[in-house]
Amino acid sequence: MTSPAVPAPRTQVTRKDVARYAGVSTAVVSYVVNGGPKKVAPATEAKVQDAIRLLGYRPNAAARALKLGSTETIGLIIPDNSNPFFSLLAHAVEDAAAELGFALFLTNSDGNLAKERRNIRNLAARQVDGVVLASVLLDPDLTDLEAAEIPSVLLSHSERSAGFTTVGVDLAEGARKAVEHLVWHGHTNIGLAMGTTTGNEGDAREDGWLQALKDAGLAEGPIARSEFTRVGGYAAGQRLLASANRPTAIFASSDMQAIGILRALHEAGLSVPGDMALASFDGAVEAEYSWPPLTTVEQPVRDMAEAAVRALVGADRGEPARHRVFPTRLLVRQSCGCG
Amino acid sequence: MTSPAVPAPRTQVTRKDVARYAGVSTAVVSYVVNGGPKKVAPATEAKVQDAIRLLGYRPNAAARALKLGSTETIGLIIPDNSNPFFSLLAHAVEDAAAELGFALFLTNSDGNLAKERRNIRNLAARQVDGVVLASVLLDPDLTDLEAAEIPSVLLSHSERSAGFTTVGVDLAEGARKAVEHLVWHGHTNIGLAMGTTTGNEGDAREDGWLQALKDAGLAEGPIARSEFTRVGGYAAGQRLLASANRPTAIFASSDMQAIGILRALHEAGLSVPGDMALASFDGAVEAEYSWPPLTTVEQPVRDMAEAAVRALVGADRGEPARHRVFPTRLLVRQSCGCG
DNA sequence: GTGAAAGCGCTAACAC
DNA sequence: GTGTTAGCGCTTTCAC
Repeated sequence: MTSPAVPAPRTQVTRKDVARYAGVSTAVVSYVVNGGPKKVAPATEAKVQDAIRLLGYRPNAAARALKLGSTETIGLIIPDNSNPFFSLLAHAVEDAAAELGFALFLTNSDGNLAKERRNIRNLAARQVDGVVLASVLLDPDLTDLEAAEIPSVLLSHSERSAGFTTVGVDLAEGARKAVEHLVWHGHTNIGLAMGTTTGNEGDAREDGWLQALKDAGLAEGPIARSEFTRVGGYAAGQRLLASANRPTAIFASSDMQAIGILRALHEAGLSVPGDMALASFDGAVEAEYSWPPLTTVEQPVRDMAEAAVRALVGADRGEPARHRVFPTRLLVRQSCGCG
Repeated sequence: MTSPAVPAPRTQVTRKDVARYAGVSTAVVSYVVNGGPKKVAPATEAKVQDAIRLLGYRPNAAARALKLGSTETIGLIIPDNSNPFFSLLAHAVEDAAAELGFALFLTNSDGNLAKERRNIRNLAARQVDGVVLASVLLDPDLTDLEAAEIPSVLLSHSERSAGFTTVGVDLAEGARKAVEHLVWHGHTNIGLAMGTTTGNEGDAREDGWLQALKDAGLAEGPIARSEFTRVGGYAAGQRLLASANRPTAIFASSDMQAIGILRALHEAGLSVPGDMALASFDGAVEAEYSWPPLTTVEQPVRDMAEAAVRALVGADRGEPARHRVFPTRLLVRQSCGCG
C-alpha cells in the first residue's frame, strides 16, 4: 500500500476524541495511557481503555516529544553497516536500545569525515536523546551535540578521551596475545597487516604486535598497511608475500583483512597454517567459517553495545565520563597452527 | 560527555529568540529557515541568518513534525542486521533515505513474528512517514500501519501481493540460472540446500531448481532443509554428504548456507569444485572471498533499496501498488567448476 | 515584505 | 479522582 497522491484528510484519532467518547477529560486519558502521574478509578480506566480500542487511538509521538523534550530515540553513527563488525555492533545497540524503549536511528559515515559530521548534525536536529558514535577519528568533533546538550558515547574507541564516555577494548593487549600465540608456535618472523584510519592516527594494535616481538627477543617483521577491508587485506597479503624477508606468520588488525590475506595465500598456492600462519582481530562470525578457520581476538560486541547504551540513556546515565575497557579473548582455531 | 544527573534548565534557543534578536517576527524566521513560503528581503534575511548563527539556533524537529504531521523519517524492519545480505540492504536503504532527507529507524525482527509485529507497531506510534519491511512472512500483518495510514513497501519480497507495493527478484528464475549452469558443467545429480522460513511457506528457489532439473531431463536430487545461515548450511552440507545418493553438485538458497556447506566439505576433505561443485544465491561480498570463491546469483540490492524508498517517500510515491521485479545476475566464479 | 495569531497533540500543574 | 488549561516550538493563513 502506498500513500494516496493527495494527502488524505487528517483522520487521526486524538486524545480529545477518546476523552469525549469515554465521557472523561483529556487529562484522564493521559493518566491512563501513561499510567500516571495520577491514579484513575478502575471503572473510568476501563471506559477509557474501551474507547481507545474502539477508536483505534494511537498517541502521537511527535507531540509527546515536543512536550517532554525527549524523543526516546538514540542515534548511531558507524563507518559502514556492511562491515560485519559494525553490523553486529549495530544489531547489539538496537537490542540494547529497544530493551529500554528507545528507537535507533542508523547512520553510516562511510569512513567519511564530512559525512560523519553531517550525521551528527542531523541527529542533533532530530532531538535524539543521545548518540552512540563509532567514529572514524580518535577525536571527533562533538560540538553540535554539546551545543544541543545531547549526551554521547564513543563506542569501539580504545583511547581514553578527556571528558568523554568511551567504551572499547585494549587493542594493544589483544594484539599482543595473538602475536604471542604465534611466537609460541615457533615463528620468528611475524609480519603485520595493519589497517589505516581516516585520521591517519596510530593504532595500538601495532604497538601490541611490536611489544610481543620485543618481549620474545624477535626482530621487527615486515609491515603492510592497507584499508580495514577484505580488498585491503588482499593487497597487504600480496605485498607481504612479495617482501624481501617474507614472514612465516602474519597478524592482521582485522578479520576482514585476514580474509583478504587468505585469498592471496590461496591464490599463491600456499597452505595455511603450513606455509603461512595467520591470526587476526575482531572475532567476526565470518572468521569462523573461512578455510582454515581463523584464530582471532574476539571483542565482546554485545557487552560493549549494552554498556554504551546504558551509559547514554540507561542506568549508568549521568555518571561521570569514563573510559570503559572490555576484555578480549583469543579464539584459538586453525589458522595459527593449532588443531 | 554524559547527561547531567539533573536535567539542565531548558536552554534551547527557539525561533522566538532569533526573532527578537534579529528584530523581526517569528514568521520571518520561519520563512528564512525554510526558504518560504514567503519571500524575505535580502537585508532582513541577512539579519536573521546572523542571529541564527550567533545564537546557535537549531530548529526543533519534534515541533516541526507535530505541526506538519510528517517526521521525515522512515522505518526499516529486517530479520537480522548481522546477516550480510540484510546489513547491505540496510546500508542501501539508509543511503537512499538520506538522499531524500529522511532518517532511518533500524529494527531487527530476529526472524521472530511477534517481534516483527511489535516493531511495526512501534514504528507506527513514532509517526514514521513510511516503513520498508523485509518480512519473515509472505503475508505480513500491516493493519497497524494501515490504521495509521502509513505507507509501506515489502522489500526482498518475491511474490506479488495484492494491494501492496513489493520489490524483489525472480527467485525461481535466478535459481534456475544457477542450476542450469551446474547442469552445463555436466552434473546429473544436483542437490538442494533449501532455507526454511518462519512461516513455513514455499520458496520459489526450490521451484527454479526443480524446473532446471526437469528441463534437462534430470532426476530430482536430494534436498536438505535448514536455516538460512552458516550453521544451517553446515548441517545441510553434512546431511547431503551422508545421503544415500550423494550429489556431485549442490545449489544453496543463500550464500550463508553455501559458506556453511563449504566448511562441511573442507572438513570432509573434499575438494571444491572437484569433488563437489557449488552455487548459491544472493551475491554477498563474503561469497567472493571464500575458498574457492562462490558462483552465486547476485541480487541488485542497491537498486532494490532505492526503488523501495522511492516508492515510499520519493518520486514514485502515490503510484498504484505494484510488484517490482529486479533482474538477477549469475556471478560465475570457481565453486561451480569454472576458471 | 512583514507580523499576529491559531493550533498541531500532548503533559502535568493546579483547582476542585 | 477528575477537569481545566497553559504551554512545548513550529508553520502558515490572513491582515496589513
